[in-house]
Amino acid sequence: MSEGDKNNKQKYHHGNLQNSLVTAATKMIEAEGIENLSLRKLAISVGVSRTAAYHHFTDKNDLLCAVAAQGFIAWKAIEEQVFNDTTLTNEQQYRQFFLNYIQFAAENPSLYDLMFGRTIWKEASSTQTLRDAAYPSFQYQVEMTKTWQAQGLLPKSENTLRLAQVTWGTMHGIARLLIDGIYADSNNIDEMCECALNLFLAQKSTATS
Amino acid sequence: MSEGDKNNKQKYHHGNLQNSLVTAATKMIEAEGIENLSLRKLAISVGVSRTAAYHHFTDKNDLLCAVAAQGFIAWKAIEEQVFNDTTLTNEQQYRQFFLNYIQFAAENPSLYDLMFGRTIWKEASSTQTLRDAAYPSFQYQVEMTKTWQAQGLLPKSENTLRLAQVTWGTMHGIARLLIDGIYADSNNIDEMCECALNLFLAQKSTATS
DNA sequence: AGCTTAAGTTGCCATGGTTAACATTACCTT
DNA sequence: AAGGTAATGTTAACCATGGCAACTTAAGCT
Repeated sequence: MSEGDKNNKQKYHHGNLQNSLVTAATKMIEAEGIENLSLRKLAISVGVSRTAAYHHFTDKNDLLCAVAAQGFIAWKAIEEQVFNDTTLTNEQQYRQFFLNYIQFAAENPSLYDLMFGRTIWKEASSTQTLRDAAYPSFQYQVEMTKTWQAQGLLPKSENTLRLAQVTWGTMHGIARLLIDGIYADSNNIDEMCECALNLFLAQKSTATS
Repeated sequence: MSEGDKNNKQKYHHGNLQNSLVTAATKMIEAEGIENLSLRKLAISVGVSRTAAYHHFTDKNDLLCAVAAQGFIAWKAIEEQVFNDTTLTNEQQYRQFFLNYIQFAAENPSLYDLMFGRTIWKEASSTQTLRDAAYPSFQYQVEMTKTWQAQGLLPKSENTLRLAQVTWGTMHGIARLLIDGIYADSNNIDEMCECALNLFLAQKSTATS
């Protein structure tokens, strides 16, 4: 074969299968939903045979965990961007964080579903890699809650961990209602967030006492 | 065959397959999770052949919807029990409702997952039967929110629908975190609920102005 | 009794996850 | 450069599952 063929001809070794699979899987999941992702279709879309993926992931769950881990990394970048923005007041920062969270979920529903859904978390099926990527986010949430309490945005009287669970629960709940199309739709994201923030931030006056 | 055989011998016609399937499916789902429910295993457990179910349900989704619908009926009974209990004050009633909701989810995690998860709600895959069973609950939530606002338990200033979405979102979020085992576990249900209720009900003073 | 139809049954097919055995190539050692 | 090894891909095959078709049984009405 001629040298020029190298560009057209498929190499026997893909070269970057692992990453390609994660990327392609992310797209496919966002396009067709988690439950419609099949390793076979995925393999074909990447131009590789059915079982090639098994040389990079122990099984489907492992791949899904990798996709989710990638999602957490992306989410963390957004998170940090808000907290490094010094032009915002404390309250603006909190509001922005809340809005970003819901927006992230609304814009990447299937990815969010994967990241925070039972598919990969139930029955200890989460990978170590995933946990390493995800736990810092949880941790962050608690730390920030402590800060917000100190700033008087959230009630100081509440146990920090519980408060973090509840406030995150609210974001998570709203996100899920949106994603699952239950009882809420994306037309009202802003209003819903505003309402939730009003509930939480109204504590300010009594909390700083 | 003798008359007595009727008790031992399998009848060709099951007699009450539809209900049996829903009941068995509910149990199997609670035992092994939604994703592990297979129509074949289910059929065997009921003592019927693989495809018998198709004479009662158009497909698997249809069966799942029936199970979920049953769940909504069960939940409604609990709901009404609280609201008919006249010995409770308004606030006690609200607290009880909140606690019951989380408890229902914690005690029937898989059923809750099915009822409020994307499996049956995404892509308009919900059955009419299911919608008929479920919508009243959503409706109820809105009506009760209006009442709670009128009673001064929740801020009157907020749009009722948004408030209902947010408060339900919080319950839903907490339930999901518990069920999916993310960041929260069942040891702290009471404390989490208490924290959430404190956030919501603290509005009282400003709301009644 | 006989017809119709609901309710069950077995056979069959496609999809999809996963393992096993084989093929190819990258890469390291000598 | 030659040769060996491990990594990476490939095909074949297995098994579980959802679902359709064609056939069977029996319940129920006329």
